[in-house]
Amino acid sequence: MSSAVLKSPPAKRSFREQMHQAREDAIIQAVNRLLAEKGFDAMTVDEVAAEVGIAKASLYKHFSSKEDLAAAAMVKVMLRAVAFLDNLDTSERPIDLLKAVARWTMEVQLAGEMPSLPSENSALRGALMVNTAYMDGLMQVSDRLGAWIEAAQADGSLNRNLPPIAVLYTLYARACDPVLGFLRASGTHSDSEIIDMVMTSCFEGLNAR
Amino acid sequence: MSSAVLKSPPAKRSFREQMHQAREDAIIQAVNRLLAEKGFDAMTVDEVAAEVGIAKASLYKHFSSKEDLAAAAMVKVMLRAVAFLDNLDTSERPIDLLKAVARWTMEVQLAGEMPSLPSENSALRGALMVNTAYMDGLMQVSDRLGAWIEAAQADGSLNRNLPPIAVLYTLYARACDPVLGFLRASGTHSDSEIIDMVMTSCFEGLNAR
DNA sequence: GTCTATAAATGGATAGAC
DNA sequence: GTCTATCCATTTATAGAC
Repeated sequence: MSSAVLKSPPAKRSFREQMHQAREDAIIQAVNRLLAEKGFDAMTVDEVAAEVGIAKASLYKHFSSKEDLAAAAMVKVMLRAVAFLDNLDTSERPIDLLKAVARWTMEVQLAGEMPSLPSENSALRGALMVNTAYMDGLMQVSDRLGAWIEAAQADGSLNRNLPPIAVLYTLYARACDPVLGFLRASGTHSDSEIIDMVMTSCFEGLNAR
Repeated sequence: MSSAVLKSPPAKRSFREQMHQAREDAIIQAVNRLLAEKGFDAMTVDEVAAEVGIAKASLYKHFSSKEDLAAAAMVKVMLRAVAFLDNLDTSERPIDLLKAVARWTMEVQLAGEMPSLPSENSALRGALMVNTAYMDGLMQVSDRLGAWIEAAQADGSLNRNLPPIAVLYTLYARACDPVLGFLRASGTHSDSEIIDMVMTSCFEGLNAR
């Protein structure tokens, strides 16, 4: 059990694992796209296999169920979110950090890379709840956003009429805001204009100032 | 073809039609609830039949497909929305009318009576697009909200930094805002508090004032 | 128009050869 | 680990008796 006697793994093993990882990344990318496009219920495992270009049975060697497949995609975006937070310049004002997060969230959604969860009580919800990687990421993100929310309310830049949890959920909801899709379908604005508009309605509010 | 020669229908016929209508109302109510609870893809026709208490084949005598079933439910809520608009006191300020609509929308959702559409490109979308009752209702609602939005921007009570269409879609999005469900799941607030909070974030915005 | 029974197709998951 | 072939449950939809 002493790690001192363990040699580093031979190159061949590492290479194989890299291939394995690359394959799984390709799978997850396909899942992510389909999950964003049609949601968990409408997505079929056959579609995923077809998009990746492998047999369905091969998929099941990597992931043991459809829920597992979707959960892996959710974990991936959650890790992307954590990485995004890590790269933020925390010397900025908390309110600006929160705005950056909201904007990033919407950019990911417009890029078709934000998997959409099923409406409420689904098998996927349960799979995510017991997925430690997902829950860890979620709690990490929530903790950091929560701290910025409290700081921004303390310095007077964030609306104090809202409890922090309502602000947190409002920011999370930008990840699946249908207004982005509606506006894009209307065809009258560019993606960056769309994001600006939703940012305005989210932070300025509908009331005049 | 002259209507003058047509007698009014016998009472028996009217009674039968009433029964027929009542049955269809029960069906639609069940569809509405299931659609709100699990969405179109996860809802099965078997469930609907079971909830209504009739055989599945009987369902198909009333509605020719699952899409038809869902479309009928969507039409029903659209008509409810039109009726709600009809009963508003239009002597109130436009901004207050818009707020009343937003609040009503969220109340319906929290009551579990707001059917949730599938994410994007579904068979249901197509069925709705060619459903004249639905499209008529949608346009009627949009026209009236649009007029109030322009009036509210003109009188300076509604944010002028947003194009009317963005405001309209933002109001529509309250019908499926996941924040309501998140907050309810957190269990820390009553339904009316939840609605007040989302109203605040929607109209006041996240920025402090 | 309601029922039972069933067709027809789909989708999640696995067996077993290589 | 990848494939082909298949199992089995579910689901949409219909047939046909009453």
